[in-house]
Amino acid sequence: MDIRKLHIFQTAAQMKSFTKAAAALYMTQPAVSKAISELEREAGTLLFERYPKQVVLTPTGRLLLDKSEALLELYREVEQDLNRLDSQSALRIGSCITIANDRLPQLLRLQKEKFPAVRIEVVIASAATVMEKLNSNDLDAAFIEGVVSAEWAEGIPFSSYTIHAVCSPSFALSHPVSSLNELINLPLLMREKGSAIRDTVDSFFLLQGLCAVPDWTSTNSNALLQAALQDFGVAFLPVNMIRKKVENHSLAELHLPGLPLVNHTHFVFKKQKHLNEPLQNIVSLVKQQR
Amino acid sequence: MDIRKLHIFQTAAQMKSFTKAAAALYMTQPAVSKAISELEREAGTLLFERYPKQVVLTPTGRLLLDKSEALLELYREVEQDLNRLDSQSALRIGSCITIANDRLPQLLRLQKEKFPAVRIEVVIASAATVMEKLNSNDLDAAFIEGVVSAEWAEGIPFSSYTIHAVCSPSFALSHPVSSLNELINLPLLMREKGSAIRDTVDSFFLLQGLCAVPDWTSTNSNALLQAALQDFGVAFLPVNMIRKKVENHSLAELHLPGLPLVNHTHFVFKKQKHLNEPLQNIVSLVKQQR
DNA sequence: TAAAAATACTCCATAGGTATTTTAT
DNA sequence: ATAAAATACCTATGGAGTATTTTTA
Repeated sequence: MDIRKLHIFQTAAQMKSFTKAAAALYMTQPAVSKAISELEREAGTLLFERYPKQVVLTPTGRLLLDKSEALLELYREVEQDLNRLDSQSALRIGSCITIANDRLPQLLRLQKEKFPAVRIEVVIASAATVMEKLNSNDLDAAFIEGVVSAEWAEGIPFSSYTIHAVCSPSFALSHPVSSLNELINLPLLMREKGSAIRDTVDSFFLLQGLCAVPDWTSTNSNALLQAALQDFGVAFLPVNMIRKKVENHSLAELHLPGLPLVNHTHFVFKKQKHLNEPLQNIVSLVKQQR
Repeated sequence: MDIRKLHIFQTAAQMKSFTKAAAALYMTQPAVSKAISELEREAGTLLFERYPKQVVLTPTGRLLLDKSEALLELYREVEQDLNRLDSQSALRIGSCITIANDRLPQLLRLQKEKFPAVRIEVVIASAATVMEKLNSNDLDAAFIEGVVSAEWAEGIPFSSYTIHAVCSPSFALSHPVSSLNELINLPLLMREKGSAIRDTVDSFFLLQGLCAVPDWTSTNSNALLQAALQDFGVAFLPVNMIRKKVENHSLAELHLPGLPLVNHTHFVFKKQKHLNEPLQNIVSLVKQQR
């Protein structure tokens, strides 16, 4: 049994004639005869009764026709879909929190305009988690901040953002600093180890032979912002979180040599990952928006 | 695209390896590779990403897998059914009213015991209608009373029943008859022309050079029975309708030479009709019950 | 006798095999 | 260096064609 034979069978049933079915299928009558008799051999019973002017389904044939209808319908549907698969597929995109709060929504909106049928599942998590999921093929691609170190990964530079040392104006007045040595001894409000911002800050201090020991550690940047506003110390935060507050003087920025720091974000996927049309579009969006 | 390729594709997706899929399908790795790459050519896009230790579905591949699942499921179901079709098929059996009221229910009960899964659709109608539906293949077989004259039909003798001339006892008293000549001048209650009973009665009279002109004509024998009970005349009715009433003297039977008449019933189907197992069983039931 | 289906045969496409090469870690 | 997929090439099954025979009303 195969789809081909069922299709011939269905046509013959509709036409009530092997000869007419053959014509409808652009094939010859013997080919139809053979296909049907092979089906009958498989079924172990007659499917058509042969009369001189027409063939008529047996009860068994009627049943098989009934069962075949849905199958052939579904088959045609899948066959139709086959050359439109790309534009219907779903993408699974990862993102670190910073980018998800910043550039991601706008970029995905543009993507959705071009591929409205392509569902996009977004997983927002730490860079480490996202990279893990990327490696285990649970994600197709991801937006990551910091360096792309994994050798199996390929990164396309996306955006950059600066990391600023900020505190409340009153804290700045009471704790004036003119060097990194002084800064490092203030109470510091920092992201957790392993986060992109923390790694950047840590390696910056390390280059100066210094080691920062934070008073506060948080996986949530906004919590650090609130702590800074309440005079708890100096926080290292991305520019988009603090720009307005610095402008209206509700936060003070510490200007020291080497500050602010710069972090780069990347669009990352596995090396030799196949980029289908929708994924390629994200790549080009990344390139033109960086 | 065909079922075979989709099945190979599905297996490869499950195994995450062409080599393992080949083993599972008892074929070689190159054959799997070829089937997949042919699908990819048809789809116009990559379905798997090839890594040294495994293959992983692309977004498009995931979509195709999703769409294939239902199709393959249905296919396997139909394939399973293929060699059990006979015992699941439905029979369409016709019957004239007389047999439907008499022997049919018991016979079909026996049939249902042997083939519980074979649905039986029964069409009860006049002999002429039933024969028409048989000829146009709207019925598989039928129970018919009277002679099977159509040359395209094959009849297996089933039962016989007698046709009796009956009237109410009071009518019998007031209209004594001793010959067919006298009978034919009484008010007669008869089935419509074309019905088996009417044909039998008519040809019986014709053989005697007589022609019956009924007062009442009905397609429903029971109506004739009621009329007879109400003194309207002499009805010609099948034995099973009148036996008890004759025994308890609520009806009187007219005993004249040649009466009662005999009608034969047949199980009829088109010549060279294919008899599948369930139909054959009905044939044997008919033969052993006649 | 005429129609439609079945049969006999021939040819070619392709599914699947073996042997080997390529690829990516 | 290794394991897996891709490629090259060969074989054989079977699907479809042409020509012909059989069947049944």
